[in-house]
This record gives sequence, structure tokens and C-alpha cells, in this order.
Amino acid sequence: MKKQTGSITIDHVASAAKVSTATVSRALNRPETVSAALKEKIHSVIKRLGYIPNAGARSLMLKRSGTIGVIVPTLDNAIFAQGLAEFQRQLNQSGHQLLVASSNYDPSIEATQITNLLVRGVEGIALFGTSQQREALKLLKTRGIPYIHVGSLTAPLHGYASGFDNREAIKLGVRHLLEQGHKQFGILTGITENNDRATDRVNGALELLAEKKIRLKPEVIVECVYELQEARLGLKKLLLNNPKITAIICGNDVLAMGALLEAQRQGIKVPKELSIVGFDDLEISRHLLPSLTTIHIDAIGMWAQAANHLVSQINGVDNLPKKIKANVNLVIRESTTVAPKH
Amino acid sequence: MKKQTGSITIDHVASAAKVSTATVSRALNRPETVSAALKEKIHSVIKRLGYIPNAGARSLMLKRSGTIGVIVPTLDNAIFAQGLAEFQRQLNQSGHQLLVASSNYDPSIEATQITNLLVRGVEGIALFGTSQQREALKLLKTRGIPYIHVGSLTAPLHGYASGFDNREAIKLGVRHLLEQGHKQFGILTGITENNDRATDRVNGALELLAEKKIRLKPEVIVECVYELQEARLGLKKLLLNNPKITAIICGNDVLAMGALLEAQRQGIKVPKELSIVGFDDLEISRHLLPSLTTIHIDAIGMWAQAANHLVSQINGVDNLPKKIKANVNLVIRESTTVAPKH
DNA sequence: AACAAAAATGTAAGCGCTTTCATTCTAACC
DNA sequence: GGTTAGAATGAAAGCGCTTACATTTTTGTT
Repeated sequence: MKKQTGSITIDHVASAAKVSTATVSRALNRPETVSAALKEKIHSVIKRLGYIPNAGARSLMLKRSGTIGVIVPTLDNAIFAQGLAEFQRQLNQSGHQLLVASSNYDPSIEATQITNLLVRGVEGIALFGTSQQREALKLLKTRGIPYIHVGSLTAPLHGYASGFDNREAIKLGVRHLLEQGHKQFGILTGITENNDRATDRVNGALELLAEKKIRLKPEVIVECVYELQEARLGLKKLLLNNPKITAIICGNDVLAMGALLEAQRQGIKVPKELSIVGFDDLEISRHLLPSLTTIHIDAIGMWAQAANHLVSQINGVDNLPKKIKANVNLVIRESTTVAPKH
Repeated sequence: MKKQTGSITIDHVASAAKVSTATVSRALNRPETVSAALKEKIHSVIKRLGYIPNAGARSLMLKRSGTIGVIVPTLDNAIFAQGLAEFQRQLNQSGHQLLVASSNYDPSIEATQITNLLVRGVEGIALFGTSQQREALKLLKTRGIPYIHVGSLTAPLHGYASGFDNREAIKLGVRHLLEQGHKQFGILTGITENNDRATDRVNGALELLAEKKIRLKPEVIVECVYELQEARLGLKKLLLNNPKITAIICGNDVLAMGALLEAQRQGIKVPKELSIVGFDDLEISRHLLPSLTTIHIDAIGMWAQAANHLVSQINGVDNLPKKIKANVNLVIRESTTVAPKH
């Protein structure tokens, strides 16, 4: 007696088509080994019954789940949303589905999310940045789950990475500002704790500035959450105690946008009185008034490469590159100009 | 002989702890039925071995995969990104993981994505809007997979929905414009084909306008893709042939933002010469200069409700509400004012 | 101390699928 | 026509897990 309720299994299909389950399975997975007549019959039965193979049973046999996990800090930033969209597109092409989790920039949440994904049987994981807990990474290593860091190149623990050097990238913007004669800088950065990208960007900026003998006082480096509201507060704070600042280096375009909007609210002319550079080159940045000078990241390419690399790892490809460098370049627009003379 | 390679199974744990697999399983799933001593021993072995239960085998037995799918039109719009984040947060709380897919506003892609998700064994699916192919929905129905429409309330085929009435919602904005004395309107809408939300919004606006004896010529209704660049082009087109327009009703905030930015590029004063209302109330909208008058949607609540409803469906809860209405309200800001007198 | 009831543990079946191996059928060759 | 290689199909094992049922151990009661 068959199960009366629940879903249709391969047995139902087999008996309805008067063949063995083996043949049904073959018709689905290795069609070339089944005679045309049977194949057709089986497919018509499948269609009629609305049969869909049971994912659990399948992955149990195949030892592959067909799912890949990704953990991003947040979905609420176009740079991630767009990256994820591309990542997913690539995975779809190789027949994978994407399991999404987010960490809210918290390594301990990230660690639990890694476990969650593992429990769901993902075949590989993409992690943003390199600020993961050592423990969590070790878990992946020992379990032999392929993973890749995205967005940074300083991969710890012999991992792979698809990203770029944040330290060097920010210098593109800083150098531009220096060339425009700016001397008084402010830095608006995301929270640097547990965020290698943010940290690298600040350090990169400070490094180049130091080369030019410019030392920044701690109070002109303001950390804030990656939100417009916070960015506006940040700029306010920055300018309040340091009215001589003529150039703001921002950790990303969201912060830059917030700074721009706040400056305009305060009646400060951008770029005439204040130059602002962002980072990421979000779609919106070119449309703002003034449009934003920013560091363009090839996020699409970076995520596409990450997807391909991860799939290659899963497929056991050898000699994969340790690091894949994404393109980065400065886009000069309207939010920066020569330093005002006093 | 045990498998030498591959992952650690429950058998490894069982023999290492010198108990049966049943006991290990119970220690994990129904701890209260296992003596404290054994429980502790088993857990220490699990930790030592780094054992993680096999997801496939587990879901095969349990007939639950612990995953839920969602298909959104795109990730590249803050309104979805934010909604998804909340959806995921809720699901995490009930022990589910989220499988994300996107359709790019194409029902046929959406249909394949539904199948994809089904193949991965999701226990439920959230669908955005109600413009799915009948076939696809029928598949879900016959397979008995719980699903919910999000963002619209006009659910077809006896489905459930968590959303709001787009037709009525847009009227909030139109009414406001009417009250400000506007007579000449333009509508900037997303592509209405296969998009019930966009369609409803346009129709709602036209309906209210018609009540006030205002008939719109076809050329003042411009459809464009939900992108800033396209929106700017759209506004240009709108204004070019209809210079008398004093108010623009936009299908969402992205379009409104594009319209605002383009107007400013053209030197048109907003709101003095041109009033603009948006829809969605993205975070950025309140920060723009001028800030955007828009229709605020409680997207967070809407997605949270959708998640809970879906989980309830999966758990077989009876008498669930067919429709859950999300809050909607007009937020008047700086981008609208009284119609200029000519 | 003897026995029953309750608690803890083990044994083994089976979830739905793929795949090895055995078997049957087909076609090709001499 | 008989033999055989090759193709098509079926039978059955087993992937790692949970759980019904059987068995053993503990606890409580008189």
C-alpha cells in the first residue's frame, strides 16, 4: 500500500509509468541511457503527477545540496544588494540556489550564521571581508567546506579572496584631494571595530597623508554607523570643532551622501567650500547634485568572480588563484574642487 | 568498516560515545529523554568531533527542510532590501533559513524560480505582488506548499496576502496635490505590465483625478524602469511636451528621486515650480533637499507579518487571516507645495 | 524483598533517492 | 540460425537520520 497523503515520490511515477524507480531516476539524471519511448512516457507521467524529486533524499545520495550560502553585513546598502544580485545570477547559472544570511557587522552573529548555513548543508560559503572569528573559519576548514572572502584581499588562514586592497584604494581619493591643494582634512568612517575594510580605508588615508607630512588630530576622524542620519550627525560633529576643514574623506558613498546633504542643509557650498569624496560609486552617486567624486569598485565583477571561484572550489578544481583583484578607480565628479584660499 | 573520508556522521558520534545512534539523536532532538550523564558525554564528543547533522538525511526523515523561499523582483531597491532583511530576521527566530531568488519583474523567470525553490525543498514561499503566472500558483496549491503574497492585497486563487491597497494608497498623495490646487499632472510610473502594484497605483491616481473631472492625456503618463537614470529621462520626456505640468505623481521614491534630481539639473525649482510626490518613503527620502513628500509604507511590519503568517501556515495553524493590511500614510515634506499661479 | 511502573537505552525499519550489479532484450556478425 | 557484444532495464543496497517498538535499568510501593 502506498502512502495516501503527502507528496508524490519516485515510486508513484515508476508504477504509473510501469517501470522501475531506477529507470525513472535515469530518465531524469542520465537521459541518454534510457530509450526514447520510455523517456517520453516517464516525462509525461511526471508532468501529469506534478512530481518534484525530494531534495533531502537527493542530497543524501548525491552528497550535494545544490545550495550555497552567503553572509553579508547587511542587505540595506545598495552595494551589497547589487553584489548579491550578481552573485545569485552566477550561481543560478551553475544550478545552485543562494541561502542568504546577514550579520549586522557582528562577528559573533556571523559565526552562528555560519553554523546555521552548515546545518542546512550548504556546499560553500561566501563571507564578506576578513573579520570573521578564527574559530568559525577553522570550522569551515576542518569540515572541508569551500569558502571565499569577498571585498578584502587580506585573507587570513590560507583562505581565498575576491576583492581589492582597501588601503590602497582610498589613497586614490586622498591623492586627488591633495592635488587640489587641500590641507585640512576630516575623515568620516564607518565603525572600524571588526571591520577590516573600514579600518584599512582609514589607515590608507592616514598613511598617505602622513607621507605628505599631514597629521590628523583624533577629533577630525569621526566614526559612525553606515546610515544617512548618522552620517549627517557625524559631519555636524566634524565641522563643529574643526571649522577649517576643507575636505572630507568618507568611508563609503552613504556616508558621503549624508555629509553632502548635511553640508547643504547648513548652507555650506559643496564643493566650493567643502570637497567630499566617497567610496563605492553607488548608482545614485553620479546623479546627486553635485555628483559625487568617489572610488569606483567593480562590485559586479568582484561578486561574479567570487561565485565562479566558489563553484570551482566545490567542483574540486586545482590550482585556483588565492586572490582575485577587482578593479578600482577614482571617478572625479562635482563634489571636489581646489581648496578655497583663505 | 567506517567511511574513512567525508564528514562525521551520527554513527561516529555514537560509537565514540559508546551509545546507540538513537541516543545521540535523542540527545540532540529531545534532550529531556536522555540522562544527564550521557547527554554531557555525547555533547562533548560532538564538540570534539565537530559533528554537524546531515541536512539531507534530516529533512528526509522529518519531512521538513527548515528553509523558506522568497522571490522578489530585484534586490537593488532599498525597499526590498529592507523588507527582506526583516523577513529573514523573523524566519531566523523561528529556526528557518532564507532561500532568496529574484525575478527581475518577469513572471516567467518567477515561475522557474518557484520550481527551483521547490526542488530545493522549501517549506513555504513568499511572493511579491500578485502578478504570478496562474500555472505557477497552481503548482504550489496542488503540491500543498504554503505561500503568501506580499505588497498587494488582491490575492488571486484563494491565496493569502500581507500588503496594502496600492490603488487607495496612491490617492493619499494625489489628494494632497489636489488640495494644494494643482490642476496639471504628470505621472511617472514603473512598467505596469506584469506589475499589479504599478498598475494599481496608476489606476488609483487616475480614478481620483477623474472624480475631480481631471482627465490625463496619455502623453503625461510615462512608464520607465525603476532606475534613477531612466526616471530622469522620463521626467525630461514628460516636461518636454507638457510644460504646463505643476505636479508629478511618481510610482515610487526612486522615480521621484530621479525626477527631483533631473528637475534640479534643469534649473526647475522644486517645489515652487514643480511639486513631486513619491511612494515607499525610503530612508533617503527624508534627507533629500528638498525632502520628499511621499507615501509611507510600513514595509518592515508587512514583511514581519508575512513571515509569521507563512510560518503559521507551515505549522498548520487554522483560521489564518486571508489578508493582513499594512499601514500606509502620507508624509508631507518639502517637495510639494501650492500650485504656482500663472 | 518483591513486584509494578516509569525511565533510559538499544534495535531496526524506513524516509526517497541513486547506483552497482545482475538480468533481459536488441542487433550485429559469421 | 546461433552466438555475442552492447544497450536497456530491473532488483536491491544503502546514503544518515529519526522513531516505533523492544528491552533493560531505575525507581517507587507495599
